[in-house]
Amino acid sequence: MSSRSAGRGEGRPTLEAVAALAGVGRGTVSRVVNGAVGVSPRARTAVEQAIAELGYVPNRAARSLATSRADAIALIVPETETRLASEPFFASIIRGVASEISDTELQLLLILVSTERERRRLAGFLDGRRVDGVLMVSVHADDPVVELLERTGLPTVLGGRRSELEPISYVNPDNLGGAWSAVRHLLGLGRRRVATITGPLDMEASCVRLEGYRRALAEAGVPAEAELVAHGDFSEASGERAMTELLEREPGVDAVFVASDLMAAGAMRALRRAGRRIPADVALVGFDDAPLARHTEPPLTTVRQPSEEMGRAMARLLLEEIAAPGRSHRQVILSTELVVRESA
Amino acid sequence: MSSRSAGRGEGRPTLEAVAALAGVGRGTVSRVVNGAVGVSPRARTAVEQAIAELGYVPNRAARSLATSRADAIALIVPETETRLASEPFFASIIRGVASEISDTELQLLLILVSTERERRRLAGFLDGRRVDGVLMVSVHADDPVVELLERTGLPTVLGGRRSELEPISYVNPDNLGGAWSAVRHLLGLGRRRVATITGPLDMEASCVRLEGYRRALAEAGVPAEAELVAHGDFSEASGERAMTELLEREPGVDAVFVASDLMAAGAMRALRRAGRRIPADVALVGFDDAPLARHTEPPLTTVRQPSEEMGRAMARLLLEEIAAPGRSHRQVILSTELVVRESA
DNA sequence: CGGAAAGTTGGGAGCGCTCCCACTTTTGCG
DNA sequence: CGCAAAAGTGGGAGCGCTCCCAACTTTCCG
Repeated sequence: MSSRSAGRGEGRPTLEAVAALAGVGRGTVSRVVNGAVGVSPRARTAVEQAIAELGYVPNRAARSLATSRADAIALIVPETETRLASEPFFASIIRGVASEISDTELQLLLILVSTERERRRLAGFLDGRRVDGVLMVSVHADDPVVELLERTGLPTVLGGRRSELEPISYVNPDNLGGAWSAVRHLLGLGRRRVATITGPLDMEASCVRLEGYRRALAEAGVPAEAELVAHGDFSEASGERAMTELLEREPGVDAVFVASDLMAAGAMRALRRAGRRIPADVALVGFDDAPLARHTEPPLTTVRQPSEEMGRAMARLLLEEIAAPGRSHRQVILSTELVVRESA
Repeated sequence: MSSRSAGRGEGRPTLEAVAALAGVGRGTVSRVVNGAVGVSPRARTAVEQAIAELGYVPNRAARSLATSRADAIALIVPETETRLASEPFFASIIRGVASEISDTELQLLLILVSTERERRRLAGFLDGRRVDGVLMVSVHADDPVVELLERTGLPTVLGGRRSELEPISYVNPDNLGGAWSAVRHLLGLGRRRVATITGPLDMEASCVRLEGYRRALAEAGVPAEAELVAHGDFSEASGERAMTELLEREPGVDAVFVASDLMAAGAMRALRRAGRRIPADVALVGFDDAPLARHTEPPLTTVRQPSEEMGRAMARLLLEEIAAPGRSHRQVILSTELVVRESA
């Protein structure tokens, strides 16, 4: 490619080489490179020139070794690529995180883990302190990756806690309130056979949304029936499946609170196939306010959770934790909001 | 969290500590850790015990510095999170790459770059040799990131070349043949007003698909008309826009070759809005064979490109390049195949 | 039974950088 | 003009690991 200086790693100029060329000491070059004060203009110029001439770029591994900082953070998503791509929630999180760290020197590394092998490799990576901190979303209750994180002692922030007494810092949407207001809305519409499609129950968010559903029902004096609860895994296909099941078990259902928009889209498909009109026959409320909620037919009434803001908050917490390690963990709860469109 | 040995980086046990505890030399410990041969069972046991007792984990930065290997590769996607999530092509690539490197020690790092800031940060990251090689997809003609890659001299493989005389190793689908067969199919159906919606023209794939369209037309003796060509950017919205435009300019259009399935989905929406039946009034062929092609109404006839296999091939080339650096660049062309469903 | 070959082992010499201290030069002020 | 303080500078001492060689054991074979 360009000049000989580029090619193999061996040939790359070092700090020392720059120092020699500029006729100064290593310390001075280091100071210039790191923008430290206390360097005479003359020396600075000489060094800058030498750097330019040699095409010098600091070796991060060496810097890492010396400073024990990695200048990178990882966003771990324990899901398959397919889920990453199909779930808009992740995109928003990434966007939030990226925007929050944009004025730091931290490189964001996205890491997908779904197999045992990948988990082991990740362990080596984290143990080797290749990042300064870790963000993790889509946390399942007994995810071994979290244990891994606890063991490494790396600053960590979860997007979605595992339980109410989560010992790690986390950012959570107000799942309970969100679900509760969704179901109240359905009840307010006069619906009485209100079903729900939950997410995977090994995630706290799913359980809490279910709990919100139950409380709203209880408050309204409507008895909760087991037949009205179906389970999905947040995927569109699972929503379709769950809705079909619900329709079979309880043909009289007139409203459904679905724990995610993607599943709601699936549910819509099932309803349409069964010839039910939305919302005339069955009213539907989703959760997330994903972009697709606007484009369903009819547009989906849903609980807005501020995903991008979640990402931002996660990054903020992590930065604080990296800056002041050892401080006790913290949590942030972000409020949710019902967005009424046409499906309910 | 666990024992005191975990907490802050400072306290982590080193090779030397293990050696001391095991009563052997540093070299022996290193050999055990790296699974080298030539260690007596006795020493090996002692070392393993010491490692377990201390909870020793090698520091990667130090290893990196000593070996000048990073044990990681980056997959760079110069797009926004939104595009990453909405374009299923990326998910397949990731899956392919992940599966191909699954039995290596390499950690896959996903890096999104869309702003100038992020580009600068990436430069520092790559220059610092934090990865052993780079894969990049969605390459636009004049993308500054590619120049960056060339400058760093890091082993690199592109998913999609920039032009026919691409000096970097790459994996490409047979865009020309794919587009050509799609349009031939349309022509074979007796359609004569065949339009096309292209991708962004700063990508080689878009240009070549357009070229394939033109050739098929030319071979059939059908004159190419500028009015029949509209441009998109591979997004669904752009497909919808382009189709609307096409319909205005050329109401008599009876077939469209769309350069991506996502755009085709958008085009379908525009057609439906305009009251055209698919394929009766307008036949449609997409490109990619993304999962969504199966679920459109009607299911989309499309050109299948083996995205996952592309990811795999990219990883394979990169591994070779890392193993034998300096070898001249190589390329792989994967064939495409027309999948006939109901839209054409 | 001796010596060469094979099997093990310890540890020095870096890898390229930052940190920090001691030293030199410059500056400021009485 | 002299001296103390401030500013600027060089380079040693690591950071934790791998590489490699010299040295020591053990084994093998004539």
